[in-house]
Amino acid sequence: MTTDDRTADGRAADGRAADGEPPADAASEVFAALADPTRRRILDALAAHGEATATVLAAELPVSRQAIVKHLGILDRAGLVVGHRAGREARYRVVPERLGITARWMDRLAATWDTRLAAIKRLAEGE
Amino acid sequence: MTTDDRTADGRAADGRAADGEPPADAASEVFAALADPTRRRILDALAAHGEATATVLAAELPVSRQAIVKHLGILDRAGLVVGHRAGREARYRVVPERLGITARWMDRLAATWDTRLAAIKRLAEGE
DNA sequence: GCTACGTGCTACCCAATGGTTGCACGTAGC
DNA sequence: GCTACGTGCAACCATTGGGTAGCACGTAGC
Repeated sequence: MTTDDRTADGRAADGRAADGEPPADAASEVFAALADPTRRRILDALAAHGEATATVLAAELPVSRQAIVKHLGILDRAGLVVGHRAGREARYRVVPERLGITARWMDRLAATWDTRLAAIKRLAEGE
Repeated sequence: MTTDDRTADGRAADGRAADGEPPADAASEVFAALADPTRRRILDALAAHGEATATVLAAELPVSRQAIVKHLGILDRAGLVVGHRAGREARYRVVPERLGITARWMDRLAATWDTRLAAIKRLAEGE
C-alpha cells in the first residue's frame, strides 16, 4: 500500500529527493535498466534515430506509448538517456557515457576476480 | 579430487566465441543477475573466499541459506559462478570470463552510440 | 477561438521476483 | 547403526515491475 505519494517529481536536473531510502547506487540502476529486452530495444531505436519521442518509439515497438514513457523514465534515472522538450514534443536521446563507465567498472571487477582466483590457486597448489 | 563436474546445467559449452558478441539474451541474464545488490554482495564474498558454500555465505550475509541458493542458481544460469560438489558440500566460485565479455560488449555499444550521435550532429549542423 | 495532436498522470491487472519457513534426504563422523 | 550437519525441494507471502486503458492538460495549427 501507501501508493507512492511522491508526485512523480517534476524535477529536471537533480534526481530523487531522498526520503529515507538508501541511495541504491548507480550500478544497480544501470543494470536493472539494461536487464529488460524492451528497454534495450528502445535504446537501440533511440541510437538509430538520434532523437525520438515516446510516440514515435511506440509506433515501431510492440508496446504502448505509456509503456515507452515508463521505460524512458527508468532509462533516464539510470543516466542512459536524456530528454528535452521541443515545442509540445518530448524528445529523448541516448547518453553513451554512463554505459562506458559501467563497462569499464565491470572489466576492472573481472580483472580483480581473475587476480584473486589466480592467487588462491597458487596457494592451493604450489604454496 | 572430487570433481563432480556439475557445471551450469549442460549449457556451458555452447561454443561462444571467446571475445565475440554474446547473443544478447545471455546479456539479459547477466544484467538481471548484476542488478540485485544481494547478488553482487554474494559475488563479492565469493571472490573473497575463492570458494564457498551457500551455508557459509548465508552466515555472513543478512539473508537465509535458501535465498542464497536461489541467488546462486540465478548467477549460475548467468554464467557468473560455477558450482561443484565436494563430499556433501556444494561449493561455488566466481567465473570472470562472462563478466569481462559483457563489459567489452557494453563498451563497444557505447562507442557505437557515440559514433552515431557524432554523425547525426554533423548532419544537423554542417549539412 | 476552436480543433487536433501529443503528452502527463492515475488507476488497475497480472506475472515475476526476493524472501521466508518447513521438511525430507544424503553424506560424514562417531 | 545412530546422530548431526548440509543440501535440495516445495509451499507460501509481499513487493516490484512491465503492461494496459482512460482522462486531463497544454501546445500547435487553422
